Amino acid sequence: MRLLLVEDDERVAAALVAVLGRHGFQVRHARSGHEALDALVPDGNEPYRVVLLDLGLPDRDGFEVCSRIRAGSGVPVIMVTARADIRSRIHGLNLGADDYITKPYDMGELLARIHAVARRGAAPAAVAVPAPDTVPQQRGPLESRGIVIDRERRRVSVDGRDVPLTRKEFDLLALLAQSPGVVYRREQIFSEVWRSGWEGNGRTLEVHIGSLRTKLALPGLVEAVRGVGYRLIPECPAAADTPPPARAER
Amino acid sequence: MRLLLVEDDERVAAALVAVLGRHGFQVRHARSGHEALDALVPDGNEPYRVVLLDLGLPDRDGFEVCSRIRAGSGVPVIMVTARADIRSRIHGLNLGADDYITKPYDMGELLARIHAVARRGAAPAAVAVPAPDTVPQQRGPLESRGIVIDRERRRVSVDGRDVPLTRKEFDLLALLAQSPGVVYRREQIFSEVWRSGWEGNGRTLEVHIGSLRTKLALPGLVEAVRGVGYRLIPECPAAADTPPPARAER
DNA sequence: AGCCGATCTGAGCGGAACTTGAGGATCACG
DNA sequence: CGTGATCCTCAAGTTCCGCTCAGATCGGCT
Repeated sequence: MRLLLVEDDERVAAALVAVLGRHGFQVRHARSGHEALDALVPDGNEPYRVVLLDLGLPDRDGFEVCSRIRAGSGVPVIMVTARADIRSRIHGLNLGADDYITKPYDMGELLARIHAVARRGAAPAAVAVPAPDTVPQQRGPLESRGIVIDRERRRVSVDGRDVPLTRKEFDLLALLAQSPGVVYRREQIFSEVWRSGWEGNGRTLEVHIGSLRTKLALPGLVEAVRGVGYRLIPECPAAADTPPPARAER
Repeated sequence: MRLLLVEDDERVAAALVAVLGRHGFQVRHARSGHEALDALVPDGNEPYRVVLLDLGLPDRDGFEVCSRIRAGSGVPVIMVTARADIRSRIHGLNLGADDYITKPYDMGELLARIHAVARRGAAPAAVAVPAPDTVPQQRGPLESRGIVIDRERRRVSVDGRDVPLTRKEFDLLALLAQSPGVVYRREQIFSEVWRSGWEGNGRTLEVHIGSLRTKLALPGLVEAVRGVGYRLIPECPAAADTPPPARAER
């Protein structure tokens, strides 16, 4: 059974490869998110049954790697990370990860969880992963049609014009901008932007969405999806075809 | 989405039912392992998408309940328990559980994990089949004869042409497209697309089917099965028997 | 403490989505 | 070929949901 291990720490990786190898896994070790996405491009070899993804990657955000994997493939993903906070857990799982384990973990449990997701993940390998370069954008600062979102500085600019946002407004925008076009359900938004398990009683979400729209001065950027949630309109509103997942060819 | 909650503590169960209900789940509460196994016998109703299994049951060992469930069904199981020791975790996962969460847990994380295993879960029609490796629900966009259904983006395109759908229309199409060729009974459609058991009084379903056909501009794609329900015509209209997924029983 | 911005709540409005009902078309079956 | 049941379409209601505004509450800062 082939595994893809995404981990930048050589020592940790070597230990894992050894243990997993003894348990009958054939492990490919990727040292960066870029390498991982490369490795997932179908190449005629046996596809990976599970991806072990460390969040503390050097070149790009581990969450981003996860959502990119998800954009093009149904391969099961287990996040293995030192980040134990609830926010990160929920975020990772909502991004499409199948499991989330925090370091330090028990090796036996990791093995059991790998087997658990592998059982489920007999996913047909018909879905192709887009070449990593075909989906540009979204590196350090998120950028989409003139809007630049700097997560570290928590600043947003539209066409070079700086737009001051409050905390909630920024978190909201950053969440939606993570995957433009994807519809985020209300409950999901609440669990990621607000403290988890909290359900908005009143018109809280609408108000923040409203002020976000006003400040950005881009009506139509944030679109409401009735009865479900909200989403960001991606690059071209009209010809929004053939976006992320490359058409699967047999 | 129907859940089966197996929990003997009434207070805990009541709280969970309330919260899960507010998040759009239809929860059946079983107070014992025996009751849980009874509830899982296929009865023509919509099958359970996920089972939340407490290990601290009175009548029999929770582990045994889990393996019995596994023996007869591929329904995803999440163990929710106070037993945090490694031994139990590994045992539970190896018995076929899809996830294992220890009390006290964060409600947001529980919800995220429920969604995670439900995403992965077997197609509803396949639940009655004893085979452990049931057909997994397809992950990426569903595609069938030029129709692409992107569940994440809630968008549908026909031959590249984007078709805006309302909530009910989209849910309806997504349900039928889950297993092209399989006939979905009216009651089943109602319980899946409309929350809670509610029988459509008027011509509600027909109207939505109608507008769906109109918008897709593909008459004949959605076929009415007199006295039963509706289905999607699979790839080749001729050999409409033995489609890819599991066969509907009865 | 007092100020000020950020966040939350409630009411009202408008429009989209949903439901209902009636009449016509179609199908299964005798 | 007739008949009843079922399904489809059209055109109303009716409900639901998101938007906005205004006021209340919270929380950080001086």
